[in-house]
Amino acid sequence: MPERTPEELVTFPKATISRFPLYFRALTEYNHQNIGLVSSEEMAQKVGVTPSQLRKDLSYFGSLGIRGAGYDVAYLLAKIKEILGMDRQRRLGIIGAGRMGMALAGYSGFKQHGLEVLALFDIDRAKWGPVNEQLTVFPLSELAAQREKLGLEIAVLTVPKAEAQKVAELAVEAGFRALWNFAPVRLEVPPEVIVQYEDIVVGVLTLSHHLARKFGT
Amino acid sequence: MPERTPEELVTFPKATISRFPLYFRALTEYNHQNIGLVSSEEMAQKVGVTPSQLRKDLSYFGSLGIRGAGYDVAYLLAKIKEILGMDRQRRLGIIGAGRMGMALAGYSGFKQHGLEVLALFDIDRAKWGPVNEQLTVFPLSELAAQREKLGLEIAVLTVPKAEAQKVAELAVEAGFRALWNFAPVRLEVPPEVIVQYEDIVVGVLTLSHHLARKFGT
DNA sequence: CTCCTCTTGTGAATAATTTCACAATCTCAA
DNA sequence: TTGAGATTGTGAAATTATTCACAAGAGGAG
Ligand SMILES: NC(=O)c1ccc[n+]([C@@H]2O[C@H](COP(=O)([O-])OP(=O)(O)OC[C@H]3O[C@@H](n4cnc5c(N)ncnc54)[C@H](O)[C@@H]3O)[C@@H](O)[C@H]2O)c1
Ligand SMILES: NC(=O)c1ccc[n+]([C@@H]2O[C@H](COP(=O)([O-])OP(=O)(O)OC[C@H]3O[C@@H](n4cnc5c(N)ncnc54)[C@H](O)[C@@H]3O)[C@@H](O)[C@H]2O)c1
Repeated sequence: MPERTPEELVTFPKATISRFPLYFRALTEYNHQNIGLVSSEEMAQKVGVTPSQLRKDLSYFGSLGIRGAGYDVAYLLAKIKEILGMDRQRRLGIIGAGRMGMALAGYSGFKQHGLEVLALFDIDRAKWGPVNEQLTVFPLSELAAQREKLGLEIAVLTVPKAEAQKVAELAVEAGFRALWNFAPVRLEVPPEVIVQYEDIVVGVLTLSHHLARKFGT
Repeated sequence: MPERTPEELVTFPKATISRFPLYFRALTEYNHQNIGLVSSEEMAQKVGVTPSQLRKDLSYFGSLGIRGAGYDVAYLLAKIKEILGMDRQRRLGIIGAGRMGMALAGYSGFKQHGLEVLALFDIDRAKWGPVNEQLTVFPLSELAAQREKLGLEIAVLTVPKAEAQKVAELAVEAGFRALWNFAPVRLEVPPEVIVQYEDIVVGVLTLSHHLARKFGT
C-alpha cells in the first residue's frame, strides 16, 4: 500500500498568497536587470509592504533566503512559481465571449504568469468560429470535449449574472474543478470545486467611499 | 473661527467596506421581490457571511435595524448607498481605450451602483472620436478640460504598465484625486491622491495555488 | 398593560494577522 | 582563520478582525 504523503501542513494567512504575485513581478524585474541578489528591505520597498511581512510570508514556505546576504533572485523566482502553481502551464477556457471575455482573452499579462487562454465558449452562434490564429469560440456544447482535448483546468465565467449559476453547473459537469467567476453572484457548486470571485465594483466603490469620507463629496 | 467638525471617528476593519457591495446587491434583490423586512440571518446566508459579521459591519455606521424585527430593506439600502458614496452619481474617465478600457466602458453593472463612465482618453489618434451616442474617446491632452466640464472624479487607468506612472502623473495634474489602476505597477502619487489597485491575476493565481496544493497538479 | 417572542446591537472573548526584536548565521576582507 | 557587518528566520508581542453570547429593545396577542 502506498504510504500517505505526510502533507506538510503549514498554515498561513490568506493574504500571504495574494501578495505573492507582487513578489513575483518584482523578482522578474530584478532578473531582467541582472540583479542576482536582493534584500527583503529593497524588495519590500518596491512592492509596498514591510520587510518583516515579506520575510514572514516567505518563511511559511521554508528558508528561502541567505542570512547575511539576501534572497537569490532566480532561486526565489523558481520557488514562488512552484508555490503559485506557475511551474507548469495553466490552461483557461473562457465561457462568455462578450466584452469582458474578449478583453481577458487578449490580455498579454497572463503569459508571464504561466497562464494561457486556449478557448472561448458562447451560446450565441454568431460568435462561433476563429478569433485569430490561436483562438476559437466554440459552442457551449463543446465544453466537455474541448476541456479534455485542450487540457483546460480553469473555467472563466464571463456570462451575464442571470446565466452564471446555470453555466457554473455546466462547467462542473464538463469536468472543471476550478471556476473564476466575474459575474456578481454567489455560486452553488459541489464542495470539491474551487470558486474564486472577481468582484470588480468592490475596488471602485472603495474609492467612492473614501471620496465620500475624506472629501465629504 | 469655524469650529472643527467633530469628525465621527469610528474605525472599522478594511474588509467591512468590501462586503458592503454584497449587502447592497442582496438588498436590491429583496427590494425587487417586494420584501420589506429582512433578518441578518436571512441576508447573511444569501451573501455568504455569518449573521454576526453582518450585524457588526452595519453597527459601525449606527443602529440601522429594528430589534426584534430585522432590517428595513429600503432604509438600509439608502444607508448603504450613503456609506459607499452611491447616493450621488460618480463620474469616471477611462484613460486607455484598449481592450480593458472598452470592456469597462461598456459594463452595464456600473449604473446600479451610481457609477457612470462619461469619457475615454487615449494617446492613439486612431481611437479618437465617438464610440456611440453617449461616449467619446478624447485625446489625452483633453484630460483636464473634460474632467472639469464633465465633472469626472475617478480616473481609471487601463494603459500599458510602462505608461502607467506617467499617465498617473498626468491625471493628478489634471485634477483627479482618485485613481483606479488596472496596470500591475505601484504608483507614486502625492499623499492626498487615493489609489485603488485592481490586480486581476491575483484571483486566478490563487486558484492556481489551490489546484497545486489540493490536487497536487 | 403585561407577557412572550423575536432579533438587533455590542462588549467581551477568541482568532487571525502583522510587527517587533534579536539570535542565528552567512559573506567578505584581511 | 577570525572578526565585523549584514540580513535572514522566527518566536513573542501587538494589533486587527471575527465570533460569541446576551442584554436591550420592538412588536404583537390577549
Ligand atoms: N464588462 C465588464 O467590464 C465587466 C466587469 C466586471 C464584471 N463583468 C461581468 O462579466 C459578465 C459579462 O459581462 P460583459 O460586459 O462581458 O457582458 P456581454 O453581454 O458583453 O457578454 C456576455 C456574453 O455571454 C454570452 N452568454 C450569454 N448567456 C450564455 C450562456 N448561457 N452560455 C454561454 N454564453 C452565454 C453572450 O452571448 C455574450 O457573448 C457579467 O456577469 C458582468 O457582470 C463585466
Ligand atoms: N486586457 C485585460 O483583460 C486586462 C486585465 C487586467 C489588467 N489589464 C491591464 O490593463 C492595461 C491595459 O490592458 P489592455 O489589454 O486593455 O491593453 P491594450 O493594449 O488593449 O490597451 C492599451 C490602450 O492604452 C493606450 N495608451 C498607451 N499609452 C498611452 C498613454 N500614454 N496615454 C493614454 N493612452 C495610452 C493604447 O493606445 C491602447 O488603446 C494594462 O496595464 C494591463 O496590464 C488588462
